[in-house]
Amino acid sequence: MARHSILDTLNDSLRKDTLAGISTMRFPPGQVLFSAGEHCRGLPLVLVGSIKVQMTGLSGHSIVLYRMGSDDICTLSIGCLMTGRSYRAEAIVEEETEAAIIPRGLFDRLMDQSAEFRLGIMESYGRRLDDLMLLVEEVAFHRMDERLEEWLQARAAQGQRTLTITHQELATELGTAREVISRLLKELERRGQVGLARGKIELTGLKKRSATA
Amino acid sequence: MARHSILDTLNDSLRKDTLAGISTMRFPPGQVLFSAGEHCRGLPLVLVGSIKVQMTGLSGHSIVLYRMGSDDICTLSIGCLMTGRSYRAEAIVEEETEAAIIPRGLFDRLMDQSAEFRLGIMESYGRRLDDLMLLVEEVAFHRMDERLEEWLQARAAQGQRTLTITHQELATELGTAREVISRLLKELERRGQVGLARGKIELTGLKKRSATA
DNA sequence: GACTGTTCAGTGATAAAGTCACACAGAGCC
DNA sequence: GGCTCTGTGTGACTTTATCACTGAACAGTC
Repeated sequence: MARHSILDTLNDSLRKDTLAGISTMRFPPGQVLFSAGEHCRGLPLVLVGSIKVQMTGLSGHSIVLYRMGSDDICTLSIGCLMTGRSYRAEAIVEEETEAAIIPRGLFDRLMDQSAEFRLGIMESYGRRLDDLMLLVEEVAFHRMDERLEEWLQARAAQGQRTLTITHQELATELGTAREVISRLLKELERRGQVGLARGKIELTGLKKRSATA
Repeated sequence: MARHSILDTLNDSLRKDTLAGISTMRFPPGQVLFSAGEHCRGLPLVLVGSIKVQMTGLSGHSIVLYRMGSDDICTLSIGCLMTGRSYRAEAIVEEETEAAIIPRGLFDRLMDQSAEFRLGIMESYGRRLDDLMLLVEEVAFHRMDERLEEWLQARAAQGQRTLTITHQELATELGTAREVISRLLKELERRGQVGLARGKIELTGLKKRSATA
């Protein structure tokens, strides 16, 4: 059954109706939840899993905008749902994901009848806006080597020792070209901070970035 | 009296209460509406005018994220209002602006009682999210010379012949360094597309960017 | 096993953009 | 005039992006 914190805020009657009105679905890694140009069929709630949202520009390059994780709400869908415009980005499942879709009518009813639901939606929207603002700043002003190391460190902090990712995918994460990632990784390897193999990066000794070297 | 399209969607009773609950204010160019770290006191509705929203990163650099114009809603404030977090960006009045602030309690009541108000809020939020996504793509992948020319062309399209702006301000618009703007402008001047003077840029013959030169 | 096609990674050459340092010009004020 | 501030121009250098290409690793087929 659907477990999502925003559903816990509903009163018994609304929750009952909501649980009856949604169906949970499972998506395997690699599955495309929606892609650019498609129209929105409802508001997805991520129950468990991980989904990356990325867009491809006119230039043909892609960049990952943000991720949705367990207990998240796909805020991007709200705008599409309300205005009827199509998605501008695409969502790709990374880890096996379980999600529920709240159809338009039910969404309207929940927004109408539950102040707590509205609060949850607004909070989640505020977070996303913040994420994007930080991303803009990061892309515009931060050096690539720092961003790469931070990204790798974030994975290391999650306890991951070996990443299964290609240089191209990593370039899309950070919004740059594959060659740039290849060169920077090579440099990290020379310093003994990572180990490289085809499609794999082993996190050995990432340092807290001393004053450049 | 406050004129804003989202107020037109309200029924007579709600509109009456709303107009009684808000006060319109005037802000001169240069005035800071809010800055990073401040807390939100209510939802601003822009009646007429123009306000730029920009943020300053850790690096000390600033970039303009988007603008609010006549009949706009400050979506950024909603997130701050609902979560109680402080602003991460700052808003600076560009053209003389008239705005009304909807206080928290009234905002909650409008969200509760008017489906049309909710729709207006959600639409405006969706637009902002789209704006930011496009900005990320632009900053990450577009060439600076193209972005500068597009920016100037947009002003020219509005009928402006002479811009009063410094290179530093223009750099903040596009999220780059002043020197880069200075050099690109100099190049445009050499090609006869703009005229330069201290604090001024005259738009003479901007072209639709032929295949580079 | 060898042969073939595909994906991934490495790298040199070059162009664009960002950084640092500093000279100088214009505007306002005394 | 001289002094100060702010804005602009530019050289030198680093970092990043782009282009072009090589070769390694892997999967499938015979």
